[in-house]
Amino acid sequence: MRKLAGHFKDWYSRGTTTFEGPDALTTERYNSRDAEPRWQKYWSDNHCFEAVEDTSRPKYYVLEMFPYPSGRIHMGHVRNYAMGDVIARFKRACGFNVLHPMGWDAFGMPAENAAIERGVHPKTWTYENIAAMRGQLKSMGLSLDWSREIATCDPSYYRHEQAMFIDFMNAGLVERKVSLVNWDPVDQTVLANEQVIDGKGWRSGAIVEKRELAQWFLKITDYSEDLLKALDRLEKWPEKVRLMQRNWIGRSEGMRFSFVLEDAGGRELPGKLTVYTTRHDTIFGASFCAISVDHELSTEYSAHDEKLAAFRREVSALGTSEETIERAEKKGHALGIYARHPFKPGVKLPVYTANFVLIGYGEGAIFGCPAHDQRDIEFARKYGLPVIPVVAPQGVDAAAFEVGDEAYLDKDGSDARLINSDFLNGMSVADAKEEIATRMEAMGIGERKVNFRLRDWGVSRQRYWGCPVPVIHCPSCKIVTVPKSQLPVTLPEDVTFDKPGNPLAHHPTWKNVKCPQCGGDATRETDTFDTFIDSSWYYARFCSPKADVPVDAEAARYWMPVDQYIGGVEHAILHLLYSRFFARAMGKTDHMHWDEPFASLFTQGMVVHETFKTPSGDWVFPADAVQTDGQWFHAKTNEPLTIGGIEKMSKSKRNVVDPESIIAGYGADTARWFMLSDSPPERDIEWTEAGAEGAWRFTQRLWRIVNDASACGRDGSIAEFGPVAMELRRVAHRTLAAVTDDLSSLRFNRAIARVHELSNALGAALAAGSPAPDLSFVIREAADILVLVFAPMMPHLAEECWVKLGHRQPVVETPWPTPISALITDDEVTIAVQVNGKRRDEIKLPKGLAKDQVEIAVMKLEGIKRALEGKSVMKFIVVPDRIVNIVSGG
RNA sequence: GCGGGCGUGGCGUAAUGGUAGCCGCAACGGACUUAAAAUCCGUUGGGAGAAAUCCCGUGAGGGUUCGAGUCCCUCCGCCCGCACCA
Repeated sequence: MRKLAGHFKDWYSRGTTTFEGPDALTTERYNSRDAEPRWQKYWSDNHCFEAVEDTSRPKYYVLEMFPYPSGRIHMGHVRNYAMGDVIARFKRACGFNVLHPMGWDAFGMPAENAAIERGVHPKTWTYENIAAMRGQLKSMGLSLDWSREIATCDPSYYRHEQAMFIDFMNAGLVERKVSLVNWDPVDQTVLANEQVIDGKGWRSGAIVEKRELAQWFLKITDYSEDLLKALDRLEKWPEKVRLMQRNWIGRSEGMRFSFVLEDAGGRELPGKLTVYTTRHDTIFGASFCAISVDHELSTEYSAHDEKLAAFRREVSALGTSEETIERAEKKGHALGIYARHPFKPGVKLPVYTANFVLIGYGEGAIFGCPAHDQRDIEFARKYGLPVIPVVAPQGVDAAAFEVGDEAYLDKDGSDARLINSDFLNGMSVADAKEEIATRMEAMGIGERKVNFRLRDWGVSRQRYWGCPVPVIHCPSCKIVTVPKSQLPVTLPEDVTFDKPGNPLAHHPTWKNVKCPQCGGDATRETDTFDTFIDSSWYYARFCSPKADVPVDAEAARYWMPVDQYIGGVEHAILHLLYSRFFARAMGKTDHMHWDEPFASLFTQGMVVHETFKTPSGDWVFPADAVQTDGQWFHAKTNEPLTIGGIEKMSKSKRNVVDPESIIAGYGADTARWFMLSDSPPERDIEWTEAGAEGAWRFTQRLWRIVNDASACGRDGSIAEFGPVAMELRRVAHRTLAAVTDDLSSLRFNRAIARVHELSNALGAALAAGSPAPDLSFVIREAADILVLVFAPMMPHLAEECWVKLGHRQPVVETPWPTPISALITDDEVTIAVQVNGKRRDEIKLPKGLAKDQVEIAVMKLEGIKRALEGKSVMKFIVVPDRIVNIVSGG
């Protein structure tokens, strides 16, 4: 029987045994439980990682996305922080003045959920979690500057957020407007999208309603163009993230224009219907108009149309999530009014309220051209509306061209031409757009308009555990900001969660205040900020975490921008976009002058794990899964288990592995090593017990190799190295060069493969026994290199090894070595020789040999002669020092 | 639905458009041991062959190229984001 987690107890009981071989060479096992706390204390006592501004040295700011204090760290954190730590330690060794801070994204809903479910105060819950997680992170041996630790729920942090919000208000970056929220009518509370499940509130089960609420917005759309354009400059960001942000901002060039409306009898109605489109070229294919259920016309008509009102209720029960809205079947309800086609006299388009038209985009109204839009055609087929193709590939017969259930979308650069479109016939899409725009502008019914998909950032949350909005509502003075001298507006602590809704809204002494302007009775704003605000500037606060302004200018000038930012792809859009905006807003209000906070971004993959299920479908913790004869069983109930998919570690699927027990058992170095090995960092990594054990065995192997090497002499007077010694030297220096390169480009998995290679070469040299003085010297040199190159990944083991090798300074104070260039270059290269693209032989040649010389040598090869037998050489391709390809025929 | 990504041996993976499979895991064989563990050495994509060697092979199909895992198109599968989760 093999038990998954927990069996490292075995090794620990073995951990103190010594090996007493006949040759009296005794090596104690490396004991991480002893070494790791010891070195952590050393680093801490000597303030090794506390950053101090020093303009005489180049700085390097490495930051991992700070964690939400959920209570325990998970493997995703281990992976994230291990990566950041490798970079921090590597850059440090390379001579940079490194800033590597840590903090807590400490406001948010889970704290309130804990309060509701278990009666713990959110503050107590949060700070206890922080304490627990701080301890766990410290046990990882991260080179963090803990003296700069911040928590966003601390008034010393959020007071600056409040001050900046007031400055943003004064700078015109804040707006108060009405927007839609998910309302739970039973719990009397606003729900997050994730709390709406199948249109129902997660706790109450009540049908969710959409409700209009006055909310605070930050005007991120003021920067739409700039946020888009500046993406081009972010060359060290992954292209996919830049693309996602581009699409999110969604700049489009189109037209806004108005239809004249008429009733069923053909009588013109007052008011016009304004739509936005990017496909004005398809106007002759229009067969209906559709407006959002939240459009003012929908509201107006539903007053005396009960069916329409019912339809709107149905749609609003879907909630506010764009995903659910767009996934829903396309449905609509005819208003009974019509839009007059601007170019087709007498043609009228029925106006529908439709569930797929979004109020937040464009005008909340569209014209539908089913032939060339997938959503429109689904709608048209459902309601029997005409489908008129108006764009077709060039040369296609207009009369015969038909569109089925799939819209015809002309691709960029296609040669599509307009058909069935009167004066547009024969034009390209671009020309047709131009023509329509010109005509509509001349007719005075519309204008060209650049539109963005990006919406303003709604920052109001009707919740307790967040930063209070520093505003007071006064019946006479209206909205008054809290004077800066009275900041911070702190959260009251005497709150309970037994009543539905926001505790701030029914806290009389906190809520009721005097107006700072007129002194009359007034009330505090009871909304708190979106926690994305907290995380939109924490990177800047780390520069001067104790300053009495949000950001100390001098410190920011030195440390900003973040040179390397690391976190999950799930933040590719919102957090990163909000941070980019916030930096600009802070620039406008003179708090910081650095528009792009993250010079280089790396998005790491998730940690995934096998899942286990019982016959009744319950998820089982991997720790409870036991394998006997290839079949898995539950350790306690003995039920047979089936292996589910390999999925992101999550509590609900119970496929979590607790880092604390892994670190306690195998040690932090092993956990770090495994998280960095095998998978490339941007890809998902699967946690496997076998892999962790492999990593653990490798730490022991390194320890053994270093111990054996430390017994070798280090005679510095070697005049000449023999071939065996030279070969090991080459391997060592090549490894050093390769690891330097791999770490610089964050390819940790490759660096680890190279460390394995060097340890294999060293192991082989040591296994041969009694090395001659030249080899002995090289073994010591190679061992030093080995330790220094794995040090960023396994810092505790490295320190321990370094002492063993007789060094007096710790690794942490030892500079990164430089490879000897003569040892990493070769004067001979092995070249593959292909015939018609297939490898037939290979040849060793001096580097840089001329093409005709290569040809002569290659034609003598047996394999080539054989392959070319009876054939003529048509072409001879030589890629210098890489490959030869002979094209033959006949 | 829209947007983005990924897909290579039994498994995790490596490979500036240039010898597909470095390195690791697992498995198997061997050494050491009374034995086991640990450790060390070796083998390991599929097929044919005594061997030399040959054929096939990077999710499927097509294309560009002297040459494609890599670039382009279509399809399939899986994953991430979608504005109040963080």
